[in-house]
Amino acid sequence: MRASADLPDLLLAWYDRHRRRLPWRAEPGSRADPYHVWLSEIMLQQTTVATVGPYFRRFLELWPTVSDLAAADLDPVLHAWQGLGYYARARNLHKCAQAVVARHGGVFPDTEDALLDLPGIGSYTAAAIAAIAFDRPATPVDGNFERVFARLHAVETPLPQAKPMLRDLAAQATPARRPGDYAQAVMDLGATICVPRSPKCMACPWMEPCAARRLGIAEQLPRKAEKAEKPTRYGTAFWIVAPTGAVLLRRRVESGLLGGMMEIPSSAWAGQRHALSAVAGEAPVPGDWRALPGLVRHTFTHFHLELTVVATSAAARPVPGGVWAPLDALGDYALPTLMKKIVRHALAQLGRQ
DNA sequence: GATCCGTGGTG
DNA sequence: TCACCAAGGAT
Repeated sequence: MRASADLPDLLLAWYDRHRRRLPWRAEPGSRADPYHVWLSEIMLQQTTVATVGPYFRRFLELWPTVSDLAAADLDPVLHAWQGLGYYARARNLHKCAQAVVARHGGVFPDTEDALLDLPGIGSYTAAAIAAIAFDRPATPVDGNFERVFARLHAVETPLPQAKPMLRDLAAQATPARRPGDYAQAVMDLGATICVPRSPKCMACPWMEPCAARRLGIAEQLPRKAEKAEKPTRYGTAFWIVAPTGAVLLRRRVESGLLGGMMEIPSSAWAGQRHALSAVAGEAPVPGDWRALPGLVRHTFTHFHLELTVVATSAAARPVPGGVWAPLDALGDYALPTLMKKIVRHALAQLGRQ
């Protein structure tokens, strides 16, 4: 009979041979910098390793320590975060750095409870930092953990209902020895072997004890509750260019979608299309609008968006809440991907005329 | 608990 | 093409 105590050892032996080298990961035997661990964990929330790499390195260049980050203005932080998405993470990152300096003298706390009190750090991230940076026996249950343990124990209850059960199963399995390596090992396993589609069971160190593998249902787990269909919203973006070659931008409100980021002004995003004549009044300046051919499409977490772009020229007079940005300096502004798509579309359509 | 919050890769 | 997915948190 195989005792459950064998599970961590099997996995750690595999990890010692297959561990991935990642920019934020310490060399075997040495402990990672808590600042690096925290920064990477925030960036990795719902974001792939490949995407995070360049951002992580850039942030360390700009702000080598948590104190440097705390002393920075929010604007450059949002600018460096542009394209990563979930922009509340960047605002909380900045707040958290300031809290670490103010409350903890610039040194990250080493317990889950203290970490959990910091902005942007939830149950997963608190456990991940405690385990990886401080080698505490914490269990950071992310999507990898849920998938691996749903299969290991053949849990057929769909997510998110199964979350508490999976959390318990994972917590019970966490070893006292090398808990940090163990946590990273489960994540590596989920990222490279126990993947969502076509899991590579023949290469898995947990193939023998895996119940789903035995039952032949590994690929079907974890089951998930059906998601609501995404609605489509429609709007009109206003491309306003001054004779100086400057474009009118606006800063979005702090909270909510793309909070705090810059935008190309647009009408409200409504559930149905509206004619230009119906939305022209929502433009920040009056204009002799020209509709550009084509559409800009973008999909957010919970809705699709289709924007028409209309263009006009206008004198570069001050506009309440507006910023005139030189076309050749748009890179200096924190523009989320949707806004970059609008810029690209407008320049392409106007350039061909 | 349900909803909101981005983006790029993938099969 | 498009639904799914990725080291989740805040409200």
